[in-house]
Amino acid sequence: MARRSDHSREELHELILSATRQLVEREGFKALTARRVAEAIGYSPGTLYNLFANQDDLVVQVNAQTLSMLDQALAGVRLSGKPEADLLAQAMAYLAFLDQHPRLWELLFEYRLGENSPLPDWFNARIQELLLKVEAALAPLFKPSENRNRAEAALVLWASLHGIGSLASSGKLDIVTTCQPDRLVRTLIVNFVAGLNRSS
Amino acid sequence: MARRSDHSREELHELILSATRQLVEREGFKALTARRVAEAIGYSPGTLYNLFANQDDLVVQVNAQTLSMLDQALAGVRLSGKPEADLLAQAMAYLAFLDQHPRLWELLFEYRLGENSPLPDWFNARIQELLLKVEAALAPLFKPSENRNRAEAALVLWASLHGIGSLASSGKLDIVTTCQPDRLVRTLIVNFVAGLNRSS
DNA sequence: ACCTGAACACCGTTCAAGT
DNA sequence: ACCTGAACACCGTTCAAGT
Repeated sequence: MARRSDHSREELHELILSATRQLVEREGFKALTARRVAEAIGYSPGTLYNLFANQDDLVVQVNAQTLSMLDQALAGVRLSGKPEADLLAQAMAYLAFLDQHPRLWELLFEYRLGENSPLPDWFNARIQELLLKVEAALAPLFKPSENRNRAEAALVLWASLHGIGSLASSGKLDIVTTCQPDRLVRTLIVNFVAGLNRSS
Repeated sequence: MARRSDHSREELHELILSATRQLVEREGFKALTARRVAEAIGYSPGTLYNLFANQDDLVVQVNAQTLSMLDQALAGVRLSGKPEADLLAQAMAYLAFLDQHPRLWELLFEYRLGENSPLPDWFNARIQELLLKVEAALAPLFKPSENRNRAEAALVLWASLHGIGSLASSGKLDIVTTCQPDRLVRTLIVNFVAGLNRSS
């Protein structure tokens, strides 16, 4: 009916993103709905489609912000040069983030995009940046010529950490209530690093 | 309108389960819909609700069958008593299963049940059975008194394997196309087992 | 007793029509 | 130019009414 222009295009963009983030943080991504986001900001559902291609696009853009938050959490870990200690510190920062923002973590890693919404390239690039931080912690264990192996080790740790987080957050690991994720992560890192040490 | 009784209650139950499985295997769980399952078997949507509490219940029962298939795949691995070789064989069986039934694996581990559909106890018990197989392969590395540590190590491996599978299947690991899941799993197991060896 | 199919309360997304 | 809101084509789930 109207041009309201209560907000500039940029303001509206940010308004939608933050309403989406709040909705997900409060109720999980199953409650995420274009209509509910529109209601939260006082616009009609159609308005979202002026600024975002579709719901997947909206999710990806929220996830980009979450990725930045996770990156900052890891950037807060100062490396000592002792791989085991540094990797443990990074892993604990990761788990702390998961604990503080479980719903955003789920939106980032468990929300399935549709077939027609492949992850944009910059998204993979951002994950690569995170992996570089893990590689930096691993560096003392590898000769410079072994950067291939170092990258592989970082990927293994990243994926394993992801698996522990994923099973814990989906409740599919509650069988063993005695095992805190922290303990599992410690067991993983201590033994994996020891294995790497042996071969060098 | 009618009692058709084209099928007994048991037949209908199985009919619905297998139609669901086929739909998921062909199109992934995003295409799973009560109406499409009903259409596939030639009944009305309401009929599903005579046999299943809701869609989550249907999914859980399909997942139970998938869990059995996965269990059989792992049961096919004969243990030699050499932990590294046995764990590698189990992991490869797991990855082969994932490769053969990627959509069923996703339904099992990535489909999110609603808040009101907690995993039934027997489901967790079934996962425990799978973990026991991993523990059996790990057994030579632990004293009998260390069964706690053995269980923890099995859980870590299980979760890590899950993480690699999860990132691979969601396309969030395609960054490193050169790294096959097999390679990552091998790196994980070789180093983790070496680490366990060192401490014993 | 069993199954239907219409109904209810929702979805994502589009787009002609308003200001 | 911008936003609306009705419309389209779907959902899961229920339940009175039929056979």
